[in-house]
Amino acid sequence: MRLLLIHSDHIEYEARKKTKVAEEVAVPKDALDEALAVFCAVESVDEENIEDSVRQAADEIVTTARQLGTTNIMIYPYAHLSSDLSSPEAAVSALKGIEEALKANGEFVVKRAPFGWYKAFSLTCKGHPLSELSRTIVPGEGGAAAPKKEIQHEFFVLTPEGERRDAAAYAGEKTPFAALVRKELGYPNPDGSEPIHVDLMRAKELVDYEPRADVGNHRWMPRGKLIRDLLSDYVLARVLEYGGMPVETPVMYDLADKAISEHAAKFGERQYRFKSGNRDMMLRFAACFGMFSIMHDMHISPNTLPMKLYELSTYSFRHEQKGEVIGLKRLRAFTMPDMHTLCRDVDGTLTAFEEQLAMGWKSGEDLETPLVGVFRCTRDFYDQYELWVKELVAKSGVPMLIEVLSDRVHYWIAKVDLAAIDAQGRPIENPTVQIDVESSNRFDIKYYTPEGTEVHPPILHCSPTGSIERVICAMLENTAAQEVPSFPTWLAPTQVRLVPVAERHVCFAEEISARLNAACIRADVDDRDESVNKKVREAGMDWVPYVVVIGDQEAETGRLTVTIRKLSEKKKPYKETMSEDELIQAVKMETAGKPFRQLYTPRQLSRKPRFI
RNA sequence: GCCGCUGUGGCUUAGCGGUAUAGCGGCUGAUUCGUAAUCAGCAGGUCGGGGGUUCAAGUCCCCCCAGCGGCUCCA
Repeated sequence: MRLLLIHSDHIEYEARKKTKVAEEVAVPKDALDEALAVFCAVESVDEENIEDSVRQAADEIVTTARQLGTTNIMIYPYAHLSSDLSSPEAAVSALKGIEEALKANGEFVVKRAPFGWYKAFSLTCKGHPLSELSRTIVPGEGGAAAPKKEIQHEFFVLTPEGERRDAAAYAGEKTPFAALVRKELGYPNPDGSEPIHVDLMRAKELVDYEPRADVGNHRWMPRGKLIRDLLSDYVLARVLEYGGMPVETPVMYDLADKAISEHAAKFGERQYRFKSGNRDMMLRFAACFGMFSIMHDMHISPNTLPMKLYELSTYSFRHEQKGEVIGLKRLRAFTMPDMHTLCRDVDGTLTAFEEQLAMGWKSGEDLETPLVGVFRCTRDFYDQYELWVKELVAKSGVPMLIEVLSDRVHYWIAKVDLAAIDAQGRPIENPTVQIDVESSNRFDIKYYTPEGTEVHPPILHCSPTGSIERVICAMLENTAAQEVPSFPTWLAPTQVRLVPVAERHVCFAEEISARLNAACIRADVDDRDESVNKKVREAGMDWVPYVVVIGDQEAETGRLTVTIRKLSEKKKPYKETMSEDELIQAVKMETAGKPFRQLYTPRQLSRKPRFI
């Protein structure tokens, strides 16, 4: 919305002729002295949230009027302030909204010139410094948010044994769960230091900030890209085992689509917006839209339910406030594994919820990022399904924080969030499962019962691991607690580093690395003209899980002395002598059942460029 | 977005009114080495960007950008 505010001695208008969009009920002629004239153009962007634009505009006008010490306000529709106007209906509703809001305030005399007429007007401007002001208003930005419905939150803890405990009783403990409870209950976190992963993500040549992009859009270097891809492979494997069907959908959507704009506006989250030609577009904040659109267009038989669609949402875009964006924890562009399950009925939904929560817990184990959980639902849901919730906690085998909301505010009626805890005791929310009771209606996703009744069933949203970036964040944060930090071997960018003692050993080392590579192990050779000491040191700094020095001894006997990082202590490397086959077996055992990809960096370290 | 702190070669950093310090890294040469830094030489900086104060500005002031902490927020 565009506003032009003019402090005038006198303003008067007279409606002369109707346009096609003229307001019928109107005051055809009027005038006001000592008035603030408010010329106003309602824009297409205002239609996303008319109420908010009206609120902001009214606030702005009240502030200005008070500053000027005037109590007379004339609202005057003036389309020429913008080249991107809203629909006439929206404009009239906004103008009336502003008029009512100002009248409701009680301190002003408010008049409004009619919309959609050719009008003659005359205006004098006082000409002092504040007498001419212009304002641009965008819904959802600036000012205090419109008052939300008062929601009561009740927190308590359920134990696997089914006991209900006071949440505050857990807050004092030194466990990861206690950290989650403190955060949810709003306790302050005294440790305000920089998260360790921010340094590590760059120092280990994984990810970096990209100053040429927007805030929170990162660049990935080969080692980080490899870890990302392996984690993506991991989620895909779990989803396929579970019966999910991978799809891929667009990253941008047209806001003129009612379902899209409703969904987007309802959650009021900051979005990336842009124009494509004359279409207002948004970047997706998850893969929901694309999959819902597929479901909408499908012929759905209840016999094929539950139906699970999966997409690795590369990327999901959320225009988070700048001050909230940090490292790998909170981004504006991130990669979210996103599965949607179209269920048949409530029973099917609850069953699938359990299965998917189990996937979330399992990912915590598989990825070595210990998780803690909070289950959230509405009061209605809890009253009806209390036994099921207790069973869910029992199956999880750990105490869970329960949050009961007095009313439904989002599209979900129940959800579970699993979180890792960072080195400062702050939760990193990751896997999630949610029961969505709105989207099948909004996107008209339906099936027919044998009796011919139309059913808009519940849809589960599930991210089995949470965002890939946050998984890496959690792993890096975990290393703070490790005496000898490392990645799980299946994710290590280099799994075996061969360190030739002298140049004459390089060839032998390369033969070994070739055989290891052929056995699907990421092995590289430090063929640089450096001392053994230095090469071993740098292998350590690269967190390489298996380091093998190759010299005359090895060439003669074929036996390898392997330094195993996992079994080493600080300044006390653990070494074991083994054959090449035994080394292969050791790595294979450790990485069994996990995805594999070849090295993303040159096998010869002398050929590897430095990124940082 | 708000409040606060920070911003010096690729990295880590010294300097805090008189046109810039070192180490690592890079390059070149020597060295061919047995489990966490071999030695020497060389190159590399519009001190985050813009404006201002001053004879003189990484150094003081203002604006902007970015990073971090806190707040707010987080489908």
